[in-house]
Amino acid sequence: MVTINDVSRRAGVSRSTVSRVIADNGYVSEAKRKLIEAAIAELGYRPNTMARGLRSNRSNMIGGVVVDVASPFYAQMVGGMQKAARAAGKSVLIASGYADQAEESRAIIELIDRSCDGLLLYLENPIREDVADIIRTSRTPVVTIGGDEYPVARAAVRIDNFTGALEAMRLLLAQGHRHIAYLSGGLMYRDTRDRLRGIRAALQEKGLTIDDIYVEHGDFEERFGVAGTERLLASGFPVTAIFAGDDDVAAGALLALKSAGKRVPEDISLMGFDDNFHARHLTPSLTTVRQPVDEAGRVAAQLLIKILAGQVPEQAEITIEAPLIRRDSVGALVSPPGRKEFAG
Amino acid sequence: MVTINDVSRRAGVSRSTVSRVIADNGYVSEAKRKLIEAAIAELGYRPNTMARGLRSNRSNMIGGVVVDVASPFYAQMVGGMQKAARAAGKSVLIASGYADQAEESRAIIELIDRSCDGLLLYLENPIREDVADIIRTSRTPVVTIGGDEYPVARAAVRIDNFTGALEAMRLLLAQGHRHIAYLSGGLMYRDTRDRLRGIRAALQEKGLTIDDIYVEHGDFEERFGVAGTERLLASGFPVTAIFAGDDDVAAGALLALKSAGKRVPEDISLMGFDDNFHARHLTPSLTTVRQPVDEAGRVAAQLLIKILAGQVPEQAEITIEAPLIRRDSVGALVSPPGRKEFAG
DNA sequence: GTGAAAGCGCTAACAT
DNA sequence: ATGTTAGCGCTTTCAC
Repeated sequence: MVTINDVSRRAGVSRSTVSRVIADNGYVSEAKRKLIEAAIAELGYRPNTMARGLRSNRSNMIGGVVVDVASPFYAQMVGGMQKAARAAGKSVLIASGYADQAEESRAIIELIDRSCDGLLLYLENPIREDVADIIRTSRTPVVTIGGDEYPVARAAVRIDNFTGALEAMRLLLAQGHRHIAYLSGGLMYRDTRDRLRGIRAALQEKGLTIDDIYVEHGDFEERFGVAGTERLLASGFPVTAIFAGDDDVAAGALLALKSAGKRVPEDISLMGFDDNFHARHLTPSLTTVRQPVDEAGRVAAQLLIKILAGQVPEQAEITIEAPLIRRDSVGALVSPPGRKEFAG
Repeated sequence: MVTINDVSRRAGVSRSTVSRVIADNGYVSEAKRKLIEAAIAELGYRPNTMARGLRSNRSNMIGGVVVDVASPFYAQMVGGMQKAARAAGKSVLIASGYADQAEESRAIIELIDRSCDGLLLYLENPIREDVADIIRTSRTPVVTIGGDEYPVARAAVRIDNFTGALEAMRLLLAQGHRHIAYLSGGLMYRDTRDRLRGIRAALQEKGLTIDDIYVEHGDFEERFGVAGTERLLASGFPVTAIFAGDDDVAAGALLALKSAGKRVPEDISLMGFDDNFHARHLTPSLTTVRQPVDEAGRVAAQLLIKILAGQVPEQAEITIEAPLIRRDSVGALVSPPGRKEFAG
């Protein structure tokens, strides 16, 4: 292994000078710099990150916690983080928190112990107090994505779930739907609560309340879409539009609707959330709300990088729009002849 | 920051003894172990990974290179790696190679420089000779996934693209299709070449050759599926079945077929490859070949972990089956009355 | 502008 | 079974 000593000998200078050239700080004469750079190239020297990190207490590594890298949603987010990090010459170390507080705590501590310079956190649970202490003690800057106001965060990036759900619900209402079912995610998620606020706001504009629609809480899984829709159809509620918790749930709902012989959107309209890859490929293509997750990851990483560089971001809270994507699964309500529209 | 010195003082022993307890090697009396563990707990001591890594030249970190973490396909693979790594108390540092040799080289070098104990490589290009040298010099064990025989690899995991494509093609042929189009990936990919071999083998069983079918090479993108299918339909080739390079290409092909007014599978059958999430949700649901990528990632990581533990895996080459998943997009060829089946 | 010296926190020979 | 010792490769005062 070639070390800084080899380079300094080869170039006929001290290690300190070589170090200055590598870190590109401090004064070095042009002549010596050339000499050193030549020696580095000839020897193929690459600094030892461990030694460097031990001494300087910096790793050039950013830590990221997401729910699960294996899921397309978070994978995109990680992709955004990586892009921004790489542009700044940093790497991203990813740990999955699996929406479990103990796992999330473990993930955070692991990243700190690996000397990550800063943390990007997408959590599903509040930060445990002992973990918050570790973050504070290590003075690791944290940027949260989509999270509640963690006391430890220096900045936060959010996707505007409220407005996204508001617009989605407005569309359903504008299309004449009044018997709407919301197959919601769990209330423990901030996203769910934000979306419910948006739904309520849209309902209020029409003089309605949340009690005027059908709401069931489940998880963000396709099978909940199937089961929830089956229960909904069995309930007797004269549903004309289903708002699914996300596109996976919508895919499940669509499956259940088809096997029940319901046409979408002629009999029942369907709204998703996320705009996954498959949203465009469902038949009919899914009207949904796009969550620009990769952008969220990128913006969060950029914020963190700024903070790491000692700058104070002019905006510590950034909200990213979640635009409504109109496709074919939502249609206008047409009263079939003889049907009593507002009965039931 | 609490160091090993603090622990040793608190427990009234030397640093070495503390170190032995942490690493769980060497002899330590039960009494002192208890004392030391108590001190560790009281002080909340967590070893400094940098110092540890510098000294021991091990990081407990596995490096993984995939084409792009942001894509669902590789995200699943990374998920598999993480699962296996975590079970062994290791972390995974991921770098994307973007199917570009320079990027792949950069990724590998970065992971080595970050002192990864071993590497999991899914590459799209041969390893550059200078990079192979770096791998050898650093003596970093490498396990490849889906790769050509890299000279540096200690073990390799592959998905059986040959048999997968063979079975897929057999199905199309068994259903009576003879005018088949293959919207292939590029020949620079090993996967593509393996699949073509499978296709040839299936054709040969029927006394046919690759020249009897329509082949176009493109990339694994939806838009290639659209454009390739449009060209195919315009070509006058009396196609009855399309075998798409992967499910994304199939999704594009389906779009193009629908806008051309073709019914699937009544007019034209469609076969995919990968079994992405959306394969089930296309209409009709896509008959395809499943690539168990998460399993590939997991198995590769397990192999590497074994090698890192000094064991020699009984099998240095593991092939994972790629089973045919029969759904609704492939149907039997029915000669329309008066149609000359084998003309054209 | 450059070099000498000290030491980051830990492990692993070696000695006892 | 435990302690002593000597660094791992690098950065960073501090002199000059």
